[in-house]
Amino acid sequence: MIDVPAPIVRLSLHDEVVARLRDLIVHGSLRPGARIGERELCERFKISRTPLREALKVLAAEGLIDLLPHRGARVARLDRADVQHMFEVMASLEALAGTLALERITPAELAMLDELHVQMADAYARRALRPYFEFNQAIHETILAAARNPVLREIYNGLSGRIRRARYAANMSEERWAAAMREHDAIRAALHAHDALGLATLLREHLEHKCAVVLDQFTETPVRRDAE
Amino acid sequence: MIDVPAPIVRLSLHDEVVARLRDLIVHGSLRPGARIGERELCERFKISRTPLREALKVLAAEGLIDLLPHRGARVARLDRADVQHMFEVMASLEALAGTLALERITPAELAMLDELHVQMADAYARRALRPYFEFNQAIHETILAAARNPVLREIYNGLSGRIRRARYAANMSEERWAAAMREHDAIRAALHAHDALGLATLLREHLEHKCAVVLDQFTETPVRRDAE
DNA sequence: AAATTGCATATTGCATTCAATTTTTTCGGT
DNA sequence: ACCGAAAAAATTGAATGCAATATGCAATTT
Repeated sequence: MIDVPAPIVRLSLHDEVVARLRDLIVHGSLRPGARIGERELCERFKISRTPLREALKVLAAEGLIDLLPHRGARVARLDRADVQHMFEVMASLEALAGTLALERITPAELAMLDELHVQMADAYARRALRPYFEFNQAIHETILAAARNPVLREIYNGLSGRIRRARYAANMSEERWAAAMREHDAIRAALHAHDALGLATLLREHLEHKCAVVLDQFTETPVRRDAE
Repeated sequence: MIDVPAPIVRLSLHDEVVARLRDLIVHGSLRPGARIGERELCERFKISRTPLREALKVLAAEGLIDLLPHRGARVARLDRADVQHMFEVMASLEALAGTLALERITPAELAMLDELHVQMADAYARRALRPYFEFNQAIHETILAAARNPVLREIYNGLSGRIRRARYAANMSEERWAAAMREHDAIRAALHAHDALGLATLLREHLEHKCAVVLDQFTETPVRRDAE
């Protein structure tokens, strides 16, 4: 007994399918409103209909697809109202995460946040959008982890996936990008200053601005009977 | 075309099963940690395994049951930490609902809230616990509806189900009950006064107190290998 | 006597099959 | 040629069957 029992990870087929399908939807490969034919996907994944159908039920519960009785599944549409609603909730979750993190964060995590912030600033200086987004997300995830609330984490991640679908094409303007950097500076400052109220407000406003950016670039999904 | 197309309620078997199972779990008929045998439930519901299994996947995604590979399903356990985590998130969601409702509520809805409040006060005067709880819930649901945010509603309801499981046995003390009534008065006042900050704070604190009550009466689920 | 191994049983995971509903196609009428 | 009805085809919903895995029991060994 030298080490931990050995983490034999056993992948059940339907879990795998859920993950794959979720990626396809979140990344936009399956476009909003697109019909999801069971036969087609079964062939694509080389599986039978049973695990696929189980996966569809799960994704429907997550709100990523709509299940119409006897008419199959469609990728859930997103309109401007949906985006606003999701961001409204997301802003509250972020604020909560920040407030909780402030009480529970460790010095090590705080240092990690500073480090990530530096790297994000570097990415910004190089105008490297992709790395910027990744450090940005890492920062939010670190705060979320510091909140020490699995329920919050679970709900946050679920909503995060749904939102990412809308903001994938989000290309920020130069000034908005600069503003976002300033906001992140302020967030970091509030964390160090242990300013709960300020932090919550900053996170909320930060999300509101993000929402505005997304809505700005948001092109309404054309309502075709069969978008594929 | 006199009316809406006709509200054909089409009950797919697995949706029905999801609802039934969720009730069983939320109401405590299926106790935390209890093993859920596919065969047993198939016989109880008189259905085959396919729709049941689809239902189990959905409930697992909702966090009501745990799915162990090749070992079947168990009703998710609840410990004190889980309850605290759920209430932390719930408090934020309530606060958000209140804030949004303040901006969007109609006079009719406000009147409805007053009416519900009167009825709840009456139930309190009669010390009728069950009606009290029902009016209480109706009030929270009305506020939620006034928030006009389907995403919030969806997430709120999901978490609400999980929480109800823990607080079903919640029998309040006389003084706590009186305090709850005072809090509801204050909430109503803040609504009428259009006091956003106060309302959010009150709702948050109200939920925190509820959490304390639940935790007070909470008996840790005994960790038996096979509960039931 | 306790522990471990091997076998039998039961249960779960997935594939296939059957039934019900929708969509498409075709045919007849205007 | 166009519209509508009816049949055919396709697709989804549910049930059953088969293979893989876990659990329980007994026999053997130490």
